[in-house]
Amino acid sequence: MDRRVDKTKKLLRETLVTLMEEKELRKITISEMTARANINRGTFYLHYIDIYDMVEKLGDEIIDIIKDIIDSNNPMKMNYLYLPVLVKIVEYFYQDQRFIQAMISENGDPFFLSRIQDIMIEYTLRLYKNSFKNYDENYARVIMTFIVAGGVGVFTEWFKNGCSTPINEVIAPCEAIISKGMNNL
Amino acid sequence: MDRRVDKTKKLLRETLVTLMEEKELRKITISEMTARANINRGTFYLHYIDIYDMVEKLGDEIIDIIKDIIDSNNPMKMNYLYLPVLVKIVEYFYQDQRFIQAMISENGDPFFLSRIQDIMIEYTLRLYKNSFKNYDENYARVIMTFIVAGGVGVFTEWFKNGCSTPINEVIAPCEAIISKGMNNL
DNA sequence: ACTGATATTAAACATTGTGTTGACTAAGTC
DNA sequence: GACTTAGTCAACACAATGTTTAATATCAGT
Repeated sequence: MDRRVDKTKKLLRETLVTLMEEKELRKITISEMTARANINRGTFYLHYIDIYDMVEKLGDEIIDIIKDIIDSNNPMKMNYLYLPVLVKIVEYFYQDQRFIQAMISENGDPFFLSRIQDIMIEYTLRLYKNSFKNYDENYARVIMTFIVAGGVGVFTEWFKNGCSTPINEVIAPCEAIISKGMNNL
Repeated sequence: MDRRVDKTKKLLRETLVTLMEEKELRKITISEMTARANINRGTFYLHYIDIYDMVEKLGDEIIDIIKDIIDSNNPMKMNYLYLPVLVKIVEYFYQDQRFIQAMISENGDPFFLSRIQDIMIEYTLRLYKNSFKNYDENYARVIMTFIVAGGVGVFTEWFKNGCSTPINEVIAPCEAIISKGMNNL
C-alpha cells in the first residue's frame, strides 16, 4: 500500500488515541483531530466517513487479529484451549495497550468489547460443545454467554485499572468459579 | 411539580424512545426530536443540556428505582436474596420495556448497563461477604464482578431478543454454573 | 531518472445543528 | 384573580460538516 496512506492513517490513529485519553469520543471533532495531526481536514474524508467510522474500522483490525489468534490455535487439535488463547489475546492487547485502553475506556467505543465478546462466545461454544453431558444448544449458549461475559467483565476492570494487579489474581478466581462454582469455593 | 414540565418531559422521553428505535443515538438531533414532539427547540434547553444529558438523566431515574428495590429488600434480613431482587428488577423492566429495550439496544446508552452492573456488584459484595470461608476483599470482588457481569450479559441477550424464551430457561443455567460450576453440570 | 497515477493540500462553499436571547403568550400555582 | 413560570416564536452568531476545485507532492513501477 501507498506509504502516504499508511503514514496518514497511523498519524490519525495516534492522534485519535491521544484525544480519547483526554475526552469523550462524541466531543472529538474531525477538525480538531486533523488540526492536531497537521493533516488537511479533507484528507480525513479520503479514508473515513466520520469519527465513528474510523473507530469502527480501527476496531475491525483488532477483531481480525483476535480471529487469527483463535484460528491459529485450532481448537480441534488441543484440549483445554480456553486459557492459552486468552493469554495470547491479552499479550497482544499489552503491546497495543494505549489504543486498547482508549477503546475500552469510558471515552472509547462501547461496541468494541461487545464485538469481542460475541466472537468469544461463538468460539467457546464450538470448543466446549463436547464437554456437555446432554448437549442442548440453548442451554450451552446461556452458559457460555455467562462465562464469557463474566470473563470480559473481570478483564475490563483489570485492564481499566492499568493491569496493576498480577493477572493471576484475577484469572485464578475466574477459573475457580467456572470449574467449581460458589458452593465449592 | 408543574404539570407543564411533566407533560413536556414525558413527551420528549416518548419521542426519544421512538427515535432510538429508529436510529443511533448520535444521529438523533435536538431539532429533529423537538420537531417530532411538536415542542419548541428552545424548550428542550430548559430541561437538558443535550441529548446525552437527557439520556443520562433518564437513566438516573431507573438507577434510583433499582436502588430502591435493593434497599427495600434489606439484604441483612433475608437469606439468598440475590434472585428475588433480580426478579423484582426484571419485573420493573418489563413494565417500562420499550424504554429499557431502547436504552440497552445498539442505539441506546452504553453506560446504562454498566452503571447497573456496578451497583449490582457492590450490592452482591455486601450480600455475600459472609459466604466466603476465608474472606479476601480482592478475591471476592473478582468473583462478584464475574458473576454479575455474566448475569448482566445473559440478561442483556435475553432482553434484546424480546424476552422471547421463558425466563427460567436463562436463570436455571446461570444458577447452575454459579453454584456448581462447569465440572458438576 | 522518467512517467503516469494518486495522495495530500489549500481555500472556498452551502448546509445543518447548536446554544442563546428577548419579547410575547399560555398555563400553571396558591 | 393575581402572580409566577413554562412554553413559543423568531432571530442571531457560531462551529463543524461534507464537498469541490485546482495546484502540489509523493509514490510505484519500469
